[in-house]
Amino acid sequence: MSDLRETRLEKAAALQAIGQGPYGLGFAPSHSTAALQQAHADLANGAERDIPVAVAGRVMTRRVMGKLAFFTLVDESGPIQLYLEKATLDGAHAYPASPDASPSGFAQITTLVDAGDLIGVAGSLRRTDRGELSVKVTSWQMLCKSLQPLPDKWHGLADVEKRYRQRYLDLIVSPHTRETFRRRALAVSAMRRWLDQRGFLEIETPVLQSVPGGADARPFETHHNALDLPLTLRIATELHLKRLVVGGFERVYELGRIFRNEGISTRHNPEFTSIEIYQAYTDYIGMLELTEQLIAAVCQQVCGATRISYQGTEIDLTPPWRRATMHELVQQATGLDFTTFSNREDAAAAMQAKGLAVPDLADSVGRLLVEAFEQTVEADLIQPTFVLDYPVENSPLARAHRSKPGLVERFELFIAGRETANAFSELIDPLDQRQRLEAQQARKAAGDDEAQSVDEDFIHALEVGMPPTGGLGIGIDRLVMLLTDSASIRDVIAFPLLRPESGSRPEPAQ
RNA sequence: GGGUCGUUAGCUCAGCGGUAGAGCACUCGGCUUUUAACCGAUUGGUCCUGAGUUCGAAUCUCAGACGACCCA
Repeated sequence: MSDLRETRLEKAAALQAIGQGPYGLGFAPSHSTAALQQAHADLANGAERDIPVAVAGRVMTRRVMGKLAFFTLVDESGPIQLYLEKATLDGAHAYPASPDASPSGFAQITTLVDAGDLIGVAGSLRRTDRGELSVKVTSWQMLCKSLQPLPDKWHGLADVEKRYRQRYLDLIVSPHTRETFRRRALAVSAMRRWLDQRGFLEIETPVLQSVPGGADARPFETHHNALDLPLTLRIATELHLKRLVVGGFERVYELGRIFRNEGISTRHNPEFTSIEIYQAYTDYIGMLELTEQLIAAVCQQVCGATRISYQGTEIDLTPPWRRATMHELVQQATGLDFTTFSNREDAAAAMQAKGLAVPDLADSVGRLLVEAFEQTVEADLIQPTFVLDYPVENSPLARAHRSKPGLVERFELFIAGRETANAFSELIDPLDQRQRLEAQQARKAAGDDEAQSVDEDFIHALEVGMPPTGGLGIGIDRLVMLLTDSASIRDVIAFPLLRPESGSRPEPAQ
């Protein structure tokens, strides 16, 4: 409604007329609202405490009754009530004297301040008869006049689309949303602190790459004008972090944004955040122990416990976590022992006999094992479970298993039915690595557009020599979903990708 | 990619073939202990878009846009 905006613009002009503009330059609060609530918890109902306080924030609700009014002011720490008394405000000269200032200070604050405005107030403290700690205001200052209405004060912002498109409104009216992003920040900083304390260095690697690598995924394509060079956005940080290990950094990580040109769902956003961690002279079991300790420590810091509730289910992240091989889990779920299949046809027939789908792209026993796992096991791994020892076909960057032919030293961590982490003993044999990537390239040529490419410089780095190394990747968004009890990845990404609203969409390029 | 559901006032929603509705917000009046304040009055609409059926469409049909959820 533009009437409302017009009205507020008129109030902005009125503010100008009485000697202060609608946009303040700054304000020095003496306390956060939460600090006041805490420090004066002992103040009795109906009592006053004559100490000077100043607070700033957004006016969320207004209740005006004749010569007395109550506003609720909210700053980042929370709410406090403003106690606005005509007798007090009209005696206190809230504004520079103005010859034609007909409205009183009380009339000004009650007519020129709307819900949604940012104001600063000064005064003393009073707990009302009903027990609400309040700032008894003696002067006030407009800091920002809001021209838009707030969402419904009782129902809030229920339209999920609007919550994502106008996250600022969601944050203003939804304490739960604020808490989610506060916890996300806490989780990320706790994770960095944990690693930094153990001698890991965070080193940033390129987002723009000419050979995308390190994962099975389709990249976003872009172009560098000056070099006239086609580039892709990174789909993983793996290959560059390994180059750093070759260079002598024995403990490195990078926590940052990854881009994959894939569909959108409650578990996928095209840009998401991962952390990859590499440690020289250890293997995937070393990384498994690191994963348990790291995630449990982060959970403890963010949630205050390692037993948490996720979407109504209790999840216990207290180490140690269950470990099982993929073969064991598939056998438990289906009765099929994939170690007994010597060719794809036998495995496919056995799967079909159990009613499982057999996709054409799964062209080997190992790939069918992974299919069977995804179809029958994955969704039921609610408590944290390390799934160990993957087939070599699906893991071109992982080292061959030391004792199990056809497998690699790799685990994935599942929590709440979702893949949350992935780790290997890294493949450091350059000749083996070349063969594996060339096999991937062949798949790509055959039509698998998620297959990986050969990165010659990466292979060259391996020829220079990389120490035996354990590597780990954790999906930060999915971990934060768990720690904030969020059902959708969009609830933990401040500004998730959405289609532009119709009308603002550019014409498709020719 | 397939299916289901949704889109009506700034916000939250009702209306489901016969003049476009409610609560909150806004505006005006009243009110010195409220906290979803209250009482009274007023204001506010591309019923997502387009086509069709009909004497008549927010309502029925078809197509499209956007979103949510489920499945692949």
